[in-house]
Amino acid sequence: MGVTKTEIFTEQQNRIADLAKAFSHPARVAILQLLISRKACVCGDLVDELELAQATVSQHLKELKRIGIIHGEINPPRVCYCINPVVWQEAQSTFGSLLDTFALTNSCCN
Amino acid sequence: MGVTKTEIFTEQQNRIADLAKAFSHPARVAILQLLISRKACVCGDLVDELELAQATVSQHLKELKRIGIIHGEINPPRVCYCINPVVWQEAQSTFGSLLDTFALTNSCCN
DNA sequence: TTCAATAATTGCAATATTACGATGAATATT
DNA sequence: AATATTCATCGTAATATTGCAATTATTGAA
Repeated sequence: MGVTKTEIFTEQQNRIADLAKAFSHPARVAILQLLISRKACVCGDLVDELELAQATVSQHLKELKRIGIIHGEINPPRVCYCINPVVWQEAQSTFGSLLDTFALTNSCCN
Repeated sequence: MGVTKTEIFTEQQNRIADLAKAFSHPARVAILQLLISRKACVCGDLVDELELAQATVSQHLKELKRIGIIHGEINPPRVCYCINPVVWQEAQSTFGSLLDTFALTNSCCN
C-alpha cells in the first residue's frame, strides 16, 4: 500500500524510525554536515554547496524541520538553519542505547 | 523523479544513508530488536510477533540483508536470522562519530 | 515419490519520496 | 512604488516503498 502501519508499532519504534529518516538520504546527511561544520547555514549557501535545485533543498530542510533536528531562524531575506541541540541529543541517546543493546557476545541461534 | 542522485554525494554520505535505512522503518526497528532480544530469529516467529504478512516481513528482511546488518542461516526448512556483528559495529562507529561531530557548544550563526 | 512446512518471489495496488520548474510571499534596496 | 533577493510552496513527473495474496522454490518427512 505504500503506507506504513504506524499503529502496530510502539511510540519508541516510530520515533526511532523518524529520527533515522533524518539520516536516510545522502542530501540530508550532507545538509546536516554542512550545518555542523558551519560552512553554510543559509538555504542559498546550501544550494550552492549541493548540486540540487533550490526547491529540492528546501524540501529536505522541511523534512528535517518536521523531525525537529533543525530549526530555521528568519534573518530577512535569508533563513539561517541550525541544529536543534535538544533533538540532536535525543538522537545521540536514542541511537546510542539502541546500538548498545546488541552485545557482541551475542551469538546467533544455531 | 523519485530517484536519489547518488553520484553527487560522497561514498560516506551514501553509506550513512544506507545504514540509516535499516532503522528508518518501525518494522525494521522491531525486527532488529527481536533479533537482539532473541525472542525470535526465525522468519515465521517474526511474522507471529509482528502484525504483518509473511511477504512483508520477508521483504524487510531482504532490505536488512542488502544493507548487510543481518544475515540468514538456512536451517531447513527454517531460516535463522542474526545480527551481523561487523556491520552492527560499523553502524555504531558511523553514527557515533557522526553524532559526535556536533558539539553542544556550537551556537547558531546569528 | 508425495506431502507438509517454511520462506522467497511475483504481481499488483496504493501511497511516499525525490526532484525540479514555476510561482508566490516576504522583505530589503533603490 | 518598483525592483531584486531569498526562500517556501505548488504542480507535475518519475521512481521507490509498503503491504498483501498468490505462487513458487526448497527441503525434510512420510
